[in-house]
Amino acid sequence: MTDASPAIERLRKRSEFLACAQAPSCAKGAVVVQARARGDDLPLVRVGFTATKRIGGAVERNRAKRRMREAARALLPQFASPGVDYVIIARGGVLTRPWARLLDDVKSALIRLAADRAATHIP
RNA sequence: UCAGACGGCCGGGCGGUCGCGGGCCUUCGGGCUCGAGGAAAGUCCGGGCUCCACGACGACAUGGCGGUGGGUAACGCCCACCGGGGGUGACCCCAGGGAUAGCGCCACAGAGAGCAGACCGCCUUCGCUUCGGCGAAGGUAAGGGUGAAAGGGUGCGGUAAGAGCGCACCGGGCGUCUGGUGACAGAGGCCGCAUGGCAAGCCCCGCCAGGAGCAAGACCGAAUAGGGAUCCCGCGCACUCGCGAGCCUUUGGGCGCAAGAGGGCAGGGCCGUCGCCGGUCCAGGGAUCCGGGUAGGUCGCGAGAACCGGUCGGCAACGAUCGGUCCAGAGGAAUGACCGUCACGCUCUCUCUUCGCGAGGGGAGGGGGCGGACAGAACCCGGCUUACAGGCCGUCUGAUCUU
Repeated sequence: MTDASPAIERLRKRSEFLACAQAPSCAKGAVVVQARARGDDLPLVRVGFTATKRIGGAVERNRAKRRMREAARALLPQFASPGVDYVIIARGGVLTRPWARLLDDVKSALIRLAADRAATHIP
């Protein structure tokens, strides 16, 4: 979007996903978002997606990940914090939720997580 | 035209706008190119490949398979044929080896269920009789009844009544001949026929299987901790313990190098800005190299039992041969969304036309709305099984109509 927006990479390793599983999370609508401050100095934003077998077969899971990827592509440059790893997890309604509502879910979860992180840092 | 049998195929097309994964190029802006299925699925069989084990052999156990002949790398798959069963038919179905190697089982009913058996009956003789029959002895297995199954079936003869008791046909058993590679089939002969079913209960026979799996396996290999080798620096003092090469000896014992342990002093490192001083750590410190190996990375990883077309052989499965094509490969895992249009299905509505007295039905055209399944490669092939909106093609069968 702008020059200031951080570079975005994908999470690929199981260990990185497990590390994020311990981090603070926020459930909104059809998704759960986990955010973990890596603690290094890189301004990088990384993101991973999880759709378990509860969502459905391979076709449904791929579709769920596609929708979440597209949402991340649209929202992360604006709402993600540098130096943080995100994992977005699909919940039940992710396939049927209207696109605008799904965007809303992810956006409000990102904002909420950033606010919480700022609150714990200040004191 | 209707009903049905079998086989094969498609799984929306085109254009545009945003996107996704691999490869190549790049002036780092981007560009070019390729990118899921018939089942990619279930992971049920068979292989390739890899490692482990191993005498390359045999036996046993366990598991699987089971008509015959072919096909194949192989199969539990496929093709053709045989036998049995079903259907008017096209066709469909069958774990379809062995029951005189042995063991076991055959419930209920029934008189009797594996060895034969006599309930109701039938017949003869004798006795009794109220002349309806009853009882006893014997002969029968035709009829009734039970059952999934009653130890050949039907008919004629025969008989007191019956019975393969006799005969004919059918069925069965045992040789013979003929046809076939074979499973089997056919012909004719002999035997009156004596001894059923379940092997999907155990079992016997024949055949096939060493085990694990791409998280196989091969290579590279950080940080940290730890192992080994070499070199350099340091390894000082006294005490105590300790061990005992050795020495002394009056044989009781005594002295005790070096290695080791303990704390102390000295020493060194670090911290408090240097020193003094204090704290803390160390008995070693440093350098180089080697090996194992974790995270991670690379390979394995796609030109093959490949696909398309032709010719030849074969009833076929399939094989041989010629020509052409290159066709996903990554990991937390890529193909989608939207718009337009065309084709398709359902539905609503309008117009025209046709059949009908009518309700309504058929056909053509215009407009609107809705819909498009099952499902996503994860080392790769050959099968099987299961799921699937809608649609297409071919061959054949049985009805019916027309000529």
